[in-house]
Amino acid sequence: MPNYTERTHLCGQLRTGDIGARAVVCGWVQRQRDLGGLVFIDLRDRTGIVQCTFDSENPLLAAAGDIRPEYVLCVQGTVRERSSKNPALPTGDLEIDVTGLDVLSAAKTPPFEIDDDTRANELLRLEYRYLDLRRPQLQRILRLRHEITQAVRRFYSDNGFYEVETPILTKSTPEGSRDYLVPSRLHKGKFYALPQSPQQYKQLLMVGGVDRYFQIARCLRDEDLRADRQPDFTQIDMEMSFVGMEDIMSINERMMAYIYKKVLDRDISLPLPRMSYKEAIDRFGSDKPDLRFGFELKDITSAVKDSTFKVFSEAGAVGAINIDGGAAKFTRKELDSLTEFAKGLGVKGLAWHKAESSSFAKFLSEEELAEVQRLTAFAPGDLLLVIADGKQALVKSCLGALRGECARRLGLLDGNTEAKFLWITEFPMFEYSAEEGRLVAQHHPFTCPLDEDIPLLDTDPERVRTKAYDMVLNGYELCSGSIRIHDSALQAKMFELLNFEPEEMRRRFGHLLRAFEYGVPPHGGIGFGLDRIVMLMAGTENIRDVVAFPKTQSAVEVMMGSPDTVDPAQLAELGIGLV
RNA sequence: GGCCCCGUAGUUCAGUUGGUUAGAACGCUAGCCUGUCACGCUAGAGGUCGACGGUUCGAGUCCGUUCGGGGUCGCCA
Repeated sequence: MPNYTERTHLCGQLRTGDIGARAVVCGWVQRQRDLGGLVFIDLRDRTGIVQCTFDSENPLLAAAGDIRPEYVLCVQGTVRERSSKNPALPTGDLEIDVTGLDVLSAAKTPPFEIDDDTRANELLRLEYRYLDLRRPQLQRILRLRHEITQAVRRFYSDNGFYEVETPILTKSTPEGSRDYLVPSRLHKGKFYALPQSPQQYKQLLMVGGVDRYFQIARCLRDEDLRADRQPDFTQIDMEMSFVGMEDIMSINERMMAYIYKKVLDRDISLPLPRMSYKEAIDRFGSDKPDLRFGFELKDITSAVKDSTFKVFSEAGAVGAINIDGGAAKFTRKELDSLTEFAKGLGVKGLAWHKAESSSFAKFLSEEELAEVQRLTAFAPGDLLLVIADGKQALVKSCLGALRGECARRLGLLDGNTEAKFLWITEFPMFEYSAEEGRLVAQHHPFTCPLDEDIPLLDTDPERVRTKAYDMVLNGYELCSGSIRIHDSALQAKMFELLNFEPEEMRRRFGHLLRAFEYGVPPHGGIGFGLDRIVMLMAGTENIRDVVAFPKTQSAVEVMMGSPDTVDPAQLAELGIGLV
């Protein structure tokens, strides 16, 4: 029998209580220190590091001298107390006095050092992801992710939900993101689509009487990437029948509190605060506000509408945020940089005001300036940032982005582990798409309108609000859900308002509409972005840190090298020719 | 598709106004070393300055194009 099958301990878990015990440990060489007549090897596995020592009279001393970093070893020996301890290590009071050494696998010198202090470029680490994964930080995150998914499964299961898998090969649907397509060999010229989400299947499960469903579901969207967006990502997806908004919000905020308690041992107080979409936009310029800091938006249009300063008076919408206490931090140079930041968001410029200097005070009357300062609760030491534009929505979104940027530059977010959860509710049903020249669903076309707004469908559809809800944490949208329409007349009206051709509608959604004709329970659900949850719980700002094998911003997986060309024979078999 | 930032030994970086043979640290190789833990000491190897083109007597440095990476807007129901 090989020694490694008789492993007795994990490297990082040895403690002084194990002193005197025989130990067989396996792992990778973190570092080898050859002092001549004495050799130390730090052996690492996923639990940590233990020092293995070869004394001067040890017959294995010469062999130990040949060991290089990242060799895979099986070390046998006796746990003993160290003569000089290392308080920086959990195993620092002990070492293994080695009596047996097997090199299970030699290793080339890695292209970068396997260490959390590594400053190696991320692209290089992605090419050798299997080496990067050996780092304690990524090991910790993979474990955290595992614990979160286990807690999610436990929670829903305990609450009567069935875990059901839905197909990966499915059908392309319009509205929504670009699909990844998969050609069919058996049906040449036809394509499957990979699911953007299990949305329609989970609604069909409700028609199928499943009542309560959840799934840790892979979702795929062929869209551009971001720091918090991968083309394939994981959603905690759930749906339930015979419930209203309150039921779904309640069970899901309890789920979130459960995993925070279970995984991080942190208490989230329930119920979570709520805010309407309109209030979030008006006060924070975002439908996913970060409530860890203030700097709320103030509308100062009325204060400057009669001003001789045309930039303000002719803009149509003028808004401000008060960065309280920010005057000193934001020097002229910083303000120029903030102006560039704002221009990047589509506005023409950024006006600012401090007690001691101002980009616009000289253009306003004393009364106008006083009114601006009153509306923004301005005090000496504060910094006002002002945006004027013809588009009210742009003024708000730009100020919303600025308040986040200022908080970041002021260091308000550094090491800030506060968890500011809230629900955003009362989303508008439609928004006008200038590009398409028609109304489009803001959420998706199955979202149920608020009962009191249904009459507005005929008169003023843009004012219709929905039974949709997003959970937001520290500026990130964690989930999005809604009560679905279960009335076929209402659903037909919705498609009509969205200007769907009846024929196209039948072709794309016919299966769902037909199912709904055979008895559909009132139902609703939600989908959480698992990757974002792990990101936030792990305290990182990059989704690539929480995915085992992530893709770069151009959607390339550099280790395997996907996407890649395929054999012409494979294409021929699929009946596909490349243009 | 737009905008911004980055690209120099294996790795992380420095490189002055465009000027001699492109440097440092870590890593690597060899030798020495009995309590290290970022071990130490000595010596050594290691470069298509992302690529292509241009300006110039001369380009890592200036200009253009392009490739790759990152951030962001559009996009992501």
